[in-house]
Amino acid sequence: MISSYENEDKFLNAVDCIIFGFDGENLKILLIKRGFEPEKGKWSLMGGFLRKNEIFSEAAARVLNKLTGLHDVYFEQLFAFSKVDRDPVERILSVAYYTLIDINTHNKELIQKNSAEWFDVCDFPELIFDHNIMVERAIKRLRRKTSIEPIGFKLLPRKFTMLQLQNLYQTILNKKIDKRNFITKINTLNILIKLHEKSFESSKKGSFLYMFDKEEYEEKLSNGFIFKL
Amino acid sequence: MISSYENEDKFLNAVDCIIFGFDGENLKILLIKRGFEPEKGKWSLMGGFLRKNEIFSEAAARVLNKLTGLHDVYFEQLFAFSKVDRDPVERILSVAYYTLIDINTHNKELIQKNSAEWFDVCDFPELIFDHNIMVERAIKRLRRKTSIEPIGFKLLPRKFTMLQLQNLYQTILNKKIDKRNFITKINTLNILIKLHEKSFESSKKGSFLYMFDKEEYEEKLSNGFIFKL
DNA sequence: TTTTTAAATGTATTTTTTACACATTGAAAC
DNA sequence: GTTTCAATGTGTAAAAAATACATTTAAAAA
Repeated sequence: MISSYENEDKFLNAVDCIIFGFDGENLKILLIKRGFEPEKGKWSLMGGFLRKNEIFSEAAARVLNKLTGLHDVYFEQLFAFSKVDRDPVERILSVAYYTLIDINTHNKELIQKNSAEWFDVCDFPELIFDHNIMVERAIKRLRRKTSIEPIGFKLLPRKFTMLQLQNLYQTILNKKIDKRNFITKINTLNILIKLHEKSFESSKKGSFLYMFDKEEYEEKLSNGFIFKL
Repeated sequence: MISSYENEDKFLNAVDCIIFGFDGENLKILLIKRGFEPEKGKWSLMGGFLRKNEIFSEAAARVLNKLTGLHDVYFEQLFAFSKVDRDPVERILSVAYYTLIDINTHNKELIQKNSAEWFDVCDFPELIFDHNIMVERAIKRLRRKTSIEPIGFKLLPRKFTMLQLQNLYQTILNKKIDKRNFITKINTLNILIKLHEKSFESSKKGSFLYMFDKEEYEEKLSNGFIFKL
């Protein structure tokens, strides 16, 4: 079959990943030191070209896996960036994805091999191209999204304390939250399982561990439940 | 300068537009009957290929202008669609945009020339490719967006009645709203100008006309105001 | 002048959000 | 073994927001 589109322009297409992590205190992003031209040696997001038989989300997953070794990670399409001269060498259209990972589970050797490092979202270096804009946009989106969907848990270990959860929300939403009100609110949602286990990492007394109850959440969802934090 | 990217695949890139309008009763989308292969004669979204020196939003604006004659219309990027076989002829990556227009202001001749028609979002024909998915996604996004940003006004004439505004929100959010509560809520936001003019289109008594106070809204915004409806 | 039709208006109740402080636990220091 | 310390865990009252609900008003038509 002969294409009816043969006179149209074709473009390079790429994906870039904003990889979020949480160290218990601050929200972090994973950046790489570029090992190739252009802009070799500068900091950038992890990215890669779209391949012939791949959709954008697959490319993003591949790129993320290459850097962290992780599979089945939460990610969401952020925006398609298309400024004509965003890459100085040649025009590249880039679809940005942001992903949330448990900062403790990634493959540290791979990260080193890719000369990647975690940076605080409040204090990270100048990035190449339009990557700073991508990060800003991702932070805004994450902020909105975490308050209407329980995706924050993706940034925590499977078992976490209330304080960790509260710190996470405080960090992402960038505001102080009262401890008692936070716990009350979370408990009315009824989407956590309180374990009979304690974490003694931060106190002698120990604090109870919780898990996100995914099944219960999905059950509620299908009954019209609306997550709101 | 020699490109460092010469071994990478290149792709056709397009934009597709979900064009929303409001006829006072129902939310509408503008669809075209395709005049060319593939899928000639079937209904589809208005779209077009991305050109060499154009960014996606410019392509979307161009495409929209071609169909409606309108300039400076509100639109927002929705999602980049990339399924490998979404177009049966050749692979095309498509960035969908949704746009909000005042249904009364577009150029009706152009629309006819493009064999386009308005359809109710609750009852429109099967579309080509993945366009149905695009429309669904656009409706969801519009629903969320209208409740956190005052973009609904883009669908109304410059001067409108409270009832029109209420109908609009009822339609988009797909729920009944109590008239008194709605008015109270809107008035506490303080972003409307009540005119000394009445519309007599729907009653003998006439109902006051209002305008969206864009400057006031932006002033409020910069002071931390959060629109919420 | 009476009728008709849609517009305009306020209050009480419930729900949600916010503000706020002290007793408990268990290890470590004395 | 008594005291000290640092973090956990817990409840209530006030304020704000959301909801439910019915009558009067204006103007044209009969």
